[in-house]
Amino acid sequence: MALTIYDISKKAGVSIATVSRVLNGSENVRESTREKVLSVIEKYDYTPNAFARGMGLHSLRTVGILCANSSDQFLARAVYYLEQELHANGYESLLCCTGYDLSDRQSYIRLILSKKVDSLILVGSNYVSNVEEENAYIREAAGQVPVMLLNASYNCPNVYSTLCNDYSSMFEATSSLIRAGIDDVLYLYDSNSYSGTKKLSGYKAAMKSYKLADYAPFIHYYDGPTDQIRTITSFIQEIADRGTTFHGIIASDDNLAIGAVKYAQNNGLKIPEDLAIIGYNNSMLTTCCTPELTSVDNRLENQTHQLVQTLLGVLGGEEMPAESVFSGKLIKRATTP
Amino acid sequence: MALTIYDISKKAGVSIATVSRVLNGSENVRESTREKVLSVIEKYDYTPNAFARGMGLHSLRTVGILCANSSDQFLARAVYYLEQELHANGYESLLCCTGYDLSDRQSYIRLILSKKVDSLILVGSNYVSNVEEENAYIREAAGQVPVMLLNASYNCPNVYSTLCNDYSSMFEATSSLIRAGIDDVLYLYDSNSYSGTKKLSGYKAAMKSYKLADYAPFIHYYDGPTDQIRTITSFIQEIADRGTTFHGIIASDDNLAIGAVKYAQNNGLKIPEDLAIIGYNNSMLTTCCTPELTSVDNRLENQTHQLVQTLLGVLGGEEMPAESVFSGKLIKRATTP
DNA sequence: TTGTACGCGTTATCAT
DNA sequence: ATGATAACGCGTACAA
Repeated sequence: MALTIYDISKKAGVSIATVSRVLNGSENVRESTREKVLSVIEKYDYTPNAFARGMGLHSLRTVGILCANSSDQFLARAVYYLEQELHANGYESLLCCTGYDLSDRQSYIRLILSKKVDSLILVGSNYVSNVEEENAYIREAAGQVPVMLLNASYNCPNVYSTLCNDYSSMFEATSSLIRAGIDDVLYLYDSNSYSGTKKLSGYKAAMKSYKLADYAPFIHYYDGPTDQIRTITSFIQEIADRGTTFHGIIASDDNLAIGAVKYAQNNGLKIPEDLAIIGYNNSMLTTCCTPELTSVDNRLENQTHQLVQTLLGVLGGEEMPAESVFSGKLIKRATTP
Repeated sequence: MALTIYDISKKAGVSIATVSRVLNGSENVRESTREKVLSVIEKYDYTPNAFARGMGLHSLRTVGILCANSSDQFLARAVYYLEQELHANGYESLLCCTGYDLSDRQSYIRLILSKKVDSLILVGSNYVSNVEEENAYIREAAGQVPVMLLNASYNCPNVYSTLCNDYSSMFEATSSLIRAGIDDVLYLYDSNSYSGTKKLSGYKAAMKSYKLADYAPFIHYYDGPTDQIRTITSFIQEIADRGTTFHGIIASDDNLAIGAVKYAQNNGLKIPEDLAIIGYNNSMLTTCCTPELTSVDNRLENQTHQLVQTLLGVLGGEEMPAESVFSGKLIKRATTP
């Protein structure tokens, strides 16, 4: 059986209160007794029982990180950065891969809240829906602990949003193609999430601002598996086969853009002369294909850092901004002129 | 303040013991009282306090998943599968990205053990070293909870290994190239971990078995960042520039193999005619490059499933196999003849 | 089948 | 500065 605070107090010849003070770095301990207690702790390699401690402090310094699928490139990176930031600040991470189903998510959250996490971090804009009722679970969770949103925004007490300005980024990306003389730009997307909607609006706005209001036939929603490039490629092939002509493709995601690169190669199209392509997320995939993919960097590392700082502030009782917005940046590589 | 078991017991007109029995599914409760208690629990949406429960049960049904970097393709997938399996069996996952430094790992493990996880899962063969003293921390951890190794093997009480037969896989991969008439096969690797060593042995054995004992100049260790394809490409370029000729490349990792594809393209080499390439892990990257990469599938999903089954058995007090070995499989794509 | 009483290992609030 | 002692909320012998 592991030692308790009582054992230590006896061996050190003090009361458990004193041991507890030493443990928690209280000022009110004479230096000599502190040293004595510490030496005993050291000697017996004593560690306080986490559960008992949790009972006292109402916290185990743990936060729940929720994401749909942690093997997705973007989400995986986000989870990694978050875990690092949290650990550096003394918090551990309970990882939950909730998938996309609403009821699964709800039960997951209920479970995780019952484990007394100090906060919930929802990674990915798919956690906030356009349908307001579907966001009820966020409000509910926010009633118990601060809820942090990464890459999404939701206005509600005790929820804090950190995101990239996807609207502007897409506006800029689209405009850059149009300015280069490409006005038949296909828009490919695979999510109607918060940020998915923003991106699409950015594309539309850019088209409109260049008097290309007839963009409807260019917009295509892909709802297949995003990690199967081949399926994506045939999806694009079908669009072309149905008669749509295009000399540019903007994708809401690097995976989709890789599919576009493959499509061009299959059809003997030169990149970027015959077909220019822009992806999103600036993931590692951008440098795996040939030619390398131009993509929007959404400052993930900055976002995760900011999110954790905000969280620490909130947990510390400070007043923190409900929304932190970063600007994306177009990283030019070889798939654009 | 949240309700306690006392509140529920009062409202239901029973003792806390009965509530506890209902909560934990004891048989010894009259059906009518069970229903009464359940209805009260339902009505007030009562959830037992996790900390108090942990104290009683000495467990919060949580396991620690350790990996060097959860944004790595391979590790990310492993973590994802593990989390899913564990959750399906009522366990939550504490994620720890420990990096590669030994002392960091040790302190991480100490911390996580103090949080009373039920088990530790070490993901990736880099957790077991060739230097025996460096594995002391595993033995130590195994003294407290069962330690599960994914993709590595270590013989020690209370540690259970699940892995792929990397030796055979590499032997087979190398042999397939030699049989295709390519006997100058470069071997690229980036890790001296347990499985890294096995892979290299497999390559050497295959070369030897075909009387190609002079393989030393073909073996190259890359110690740069594995997620920067360009650095990998120049690494290979240097090898070629220094005068080594080769018509095949086998890499211990898909990332390295992608670098090889890029190298071929930079030098106008035809794949697979001028240069055949085989990667390892059968990750998503294999279908992102052109031509698509031949790679070894190490049955990750089978491994993670088996690992969790073993863990459940161990926690249930059953006798379980200390080592479970799967066979890898060469997935032929377009970078090999 | 049900209830009582105690133990679990802390933190926190009082005194001293 | 230090020590008793009361929570904290649950599980579980043991008793009834």
